[in-house]
Amino acid sequence: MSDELLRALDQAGVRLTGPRREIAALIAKRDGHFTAADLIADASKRRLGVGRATIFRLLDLLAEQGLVERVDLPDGRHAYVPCEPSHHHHLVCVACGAIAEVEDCGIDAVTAEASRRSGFSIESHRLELFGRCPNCRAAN
Amino acid sequence: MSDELLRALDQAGVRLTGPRREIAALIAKRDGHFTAADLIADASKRRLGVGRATIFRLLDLLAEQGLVERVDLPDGRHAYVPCEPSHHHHLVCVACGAIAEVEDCGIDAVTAEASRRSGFSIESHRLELFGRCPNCRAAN
DNA sequence: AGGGGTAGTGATACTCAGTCTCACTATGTG
DNA sequence: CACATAGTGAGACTGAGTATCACTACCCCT
Repeated sequence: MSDELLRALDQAGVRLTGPRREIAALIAKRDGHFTAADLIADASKRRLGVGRATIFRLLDLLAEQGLVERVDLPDGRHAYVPCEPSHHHHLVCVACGAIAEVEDCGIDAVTAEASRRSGFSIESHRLELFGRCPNCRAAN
Repeated sequence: MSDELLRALDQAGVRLTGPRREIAALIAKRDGHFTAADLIADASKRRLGVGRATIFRLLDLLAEQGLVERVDLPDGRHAYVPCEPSHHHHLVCVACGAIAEVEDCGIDAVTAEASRRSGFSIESHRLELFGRCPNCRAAN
């Protein structure tokens, strides 16, 4: 639901404007990942008078709050996924675009090992997993 | 050395042209990651008459051969790193841009665990680690 | 409840990475 | 050494994202 996004925005101390409510509703209505272009298309299809810039601005804002995360698809395109604001990683279905979140599954051990071998101190990481969701596996 | 890149290109059955030799030399001369824009700037600085398109084409080609890999920096920019054509991951120094490669360090266990929890079948993954290299740690 | 400072907005122009096209060139095979 | 064809440079094009700026509407304060 978009209520959740709106509540979080309110919490963040920004204004709850009309355009933001509309875009939040569009995001809530999608499941799986979407691109900025998808939202722009949605908005123009429904004749909401919402500008491109506003959509990018809201995505930035949501990303800052951790409510949405940028994901780089295997083909290099950028997409966004709505998500919980805790640290986690995403599983992306390459067939239908569905998203699952996974909490830590032992990645810390991996970073520790990499750090030990290389001498780097590791500050952050990015892990994205691509595969097929249960539905698409069954469908195939 | 650029010889290595050229040899690999030869192996791949493509022509060893003048522009390719020049771009390979530019890549070899850099250490750490670089962007397409960096190479384009290098090329134009030296007045090599090498077109933008040719640089992108060679990068694609090298990426196909696994001699270079696309990395997404934390700020969302795309960069390339020269590397061995085996599966591995990159450590990127956020201070100086140095790159280290790490072979499998237990990531398979992580993907297996994620797969078990989510029901996804996992086909590929992308792991990038960001931190500080030993030199930059010492320098700070 | 209503006024006003200011965050937010839409239009539009712009930038920048990357792609496409096409006439031309140079590679390396036979 | 000729020639088929892979490769090339120039430049037009695309599409994502950013910058600017005058205008709007949110919501805080009283």
